[in-house]
Amino acid sequence: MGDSHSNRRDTTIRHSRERKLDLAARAAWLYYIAGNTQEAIATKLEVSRQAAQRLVALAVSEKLITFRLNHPLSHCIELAEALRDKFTLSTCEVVPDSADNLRTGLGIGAANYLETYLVAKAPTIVAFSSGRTLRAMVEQIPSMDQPQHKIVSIVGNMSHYGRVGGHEVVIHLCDRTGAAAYPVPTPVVATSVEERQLLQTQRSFIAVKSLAEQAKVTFVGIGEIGWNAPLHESGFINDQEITELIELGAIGEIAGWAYDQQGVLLQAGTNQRLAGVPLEQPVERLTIGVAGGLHKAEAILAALNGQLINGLITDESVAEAILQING
Amino acid sequence: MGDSHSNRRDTTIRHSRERKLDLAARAAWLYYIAGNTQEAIATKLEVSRQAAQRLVALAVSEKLITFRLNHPLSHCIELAEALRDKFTLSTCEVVPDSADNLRTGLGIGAANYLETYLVAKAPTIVAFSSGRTLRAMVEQIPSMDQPQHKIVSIVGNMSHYGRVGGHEVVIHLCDRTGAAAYPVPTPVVATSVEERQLLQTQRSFIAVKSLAEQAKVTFVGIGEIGWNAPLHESGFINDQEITELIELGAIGEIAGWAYDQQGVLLQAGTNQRLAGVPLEQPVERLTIGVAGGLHKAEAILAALNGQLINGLITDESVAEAILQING
DNA sequence: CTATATATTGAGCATATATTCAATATGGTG
DNA sequence: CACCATATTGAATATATGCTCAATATATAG
Repeated sequence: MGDSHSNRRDTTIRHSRERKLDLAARAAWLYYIAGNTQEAIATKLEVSRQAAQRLVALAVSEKLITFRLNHPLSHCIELAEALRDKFTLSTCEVVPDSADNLRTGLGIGAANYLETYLVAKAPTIVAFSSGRTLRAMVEQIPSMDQPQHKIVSIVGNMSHYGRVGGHEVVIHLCDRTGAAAYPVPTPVVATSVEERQLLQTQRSFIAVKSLAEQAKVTFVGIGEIGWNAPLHESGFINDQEITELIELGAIGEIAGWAYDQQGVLLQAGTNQRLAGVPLEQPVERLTIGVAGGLHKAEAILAALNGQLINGLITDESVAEAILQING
Repeated sequence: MGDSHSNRRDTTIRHSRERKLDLAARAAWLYYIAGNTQEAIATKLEVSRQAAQRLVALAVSEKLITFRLNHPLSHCIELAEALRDKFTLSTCEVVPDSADNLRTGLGIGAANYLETYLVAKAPTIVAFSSGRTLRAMVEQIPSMDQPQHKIVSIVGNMSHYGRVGGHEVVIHLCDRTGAAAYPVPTPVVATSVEERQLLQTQRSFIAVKSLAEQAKVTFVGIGEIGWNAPLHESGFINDQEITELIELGAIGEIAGWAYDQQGVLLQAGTNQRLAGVPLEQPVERLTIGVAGGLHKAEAILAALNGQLINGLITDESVAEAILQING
């Protein structure tokens, strides 16, 4: 790169890619909207049948074409309303279960909701924790050009060893939207209380924290606590730390902050060394938990009871479980 | 019907249908959004594979699930912009060609546009002429409940013999939307100038005309004039009348009103006996022509030149043809 | 309640779509 | 320009979807 031809070459690549996406969009249009078979599309676009198939698949994976359900799934709506009432949530959405692909469905539901913020013209700050579910959500956001927004992380994205987690959310979302990224430039957990102090007085951290506090909405994942639970598995905390948290009665975590069965944030364990933006309890800003899967039901319920979140996007089975436990 | 059990039976039917649509929506969700195979859906919903297939198909045909293209088809956009500039149109949309199913693509494009009016909360009056293309558009509108709107026809819907045309638009649209229907209670063409006078002083006609004049937007089809052209084929005008129109130099018609190559409304022929709401020339209210297919290109171009329409939804090949002819 | 019309079902089969893989083309690099 | 790495192609094949039809269930009328 950097040689005298790179510009022209880049341009060619861009054009070639654009032509391809254009073709893909056309193929998808013909397939989903005009109802052609892929064979017919192949003829019209003068490509082979396989190529037509690939174009359609590309259009779907690039989200050039999207699917929208125009029908209220009565059961999901009922559950969402029941949850909204019981926990006085600002917003609640329940998506149908999908055994496998646990996160895809949730991701789409959450992405739809998130999109309403991202399409706005007015500059908007949106904050995120991290995790696989939020990552799945981001993957469902179509490409757009909205550089006026700011995407802020409320949680560090490095493990003890400086490795960046594989489920980074903020960067990917900014890729898709063209918005400005504000990751938290610290590890998730500091090695000591003192280190945390130090990290939190860094200029850059204070700037991000201040942005996060102005966020119009914050999306957080919810993790259960236990061996091989998300937080542990991704290497953000180690065996000893997870043991300590379990002994302290931790049942779930949001952005790394562990809480007990009542949803009360622990004052001990890794919570003393977490380097991210602190949570409010009870939460005042619009904070939406995105999580599903029955194994997380207890953690989600506790987060609701402890008022760590005031919005929820979850799946049918969790919604049912929570309403059953809670009467 | 009318016996003492009919209410309960109706209710049962309605519930059964709702349950079915709910299932269908769920199946479509699993299929298009969660990416399940129909086999997997069958297992989850506990129906046979074929039943799952039928549910998915039902959801598509009932428009419980819709497809949206998120990518600008550059060629279509260019054409639309060129047309908008050349004829100073308020709105112009160009949809990709689709050899067969000429009207489906157009219908979807037009329906998307129309939907933006229909989803509004504020009571809105929307006017329509008739014809197959507009009918195709209406078929693409998903069911909704928007009783605050008024749907007005600007054209009678009866042939000389009292038969109601098969491409009635207003009634079907009201079915879909729950809006109030205002059809024009006259034949398309009166048998004499005197009869037309009479019809046009009817209270009900005057009321509809007044509504049409307040419409926020009017959608009109565009017909070419000739043997077996739409107007003729549907029996609204007879062999003798079509011959006369051809001799008078008629090249196209909108809502029955014939015009010549320059787009100037004829002062003779059936135009003297048309019983519908008159057109303005040049048009002041937002009036969108919806028509495609190369055989209509000349009629569409004339309508544009004569300023009978100030919006256009057409297909790629017509757009190209018009721009070519017109320089 | 029975007869008849109508709708719904699933098996079997035809068609359409997706994947794999070896061959070939394409772009980037020294 | 020659080289390598990577992407793209189409044939073959595996899988998934859609359709037809005969059997069966369900609704309506008498």
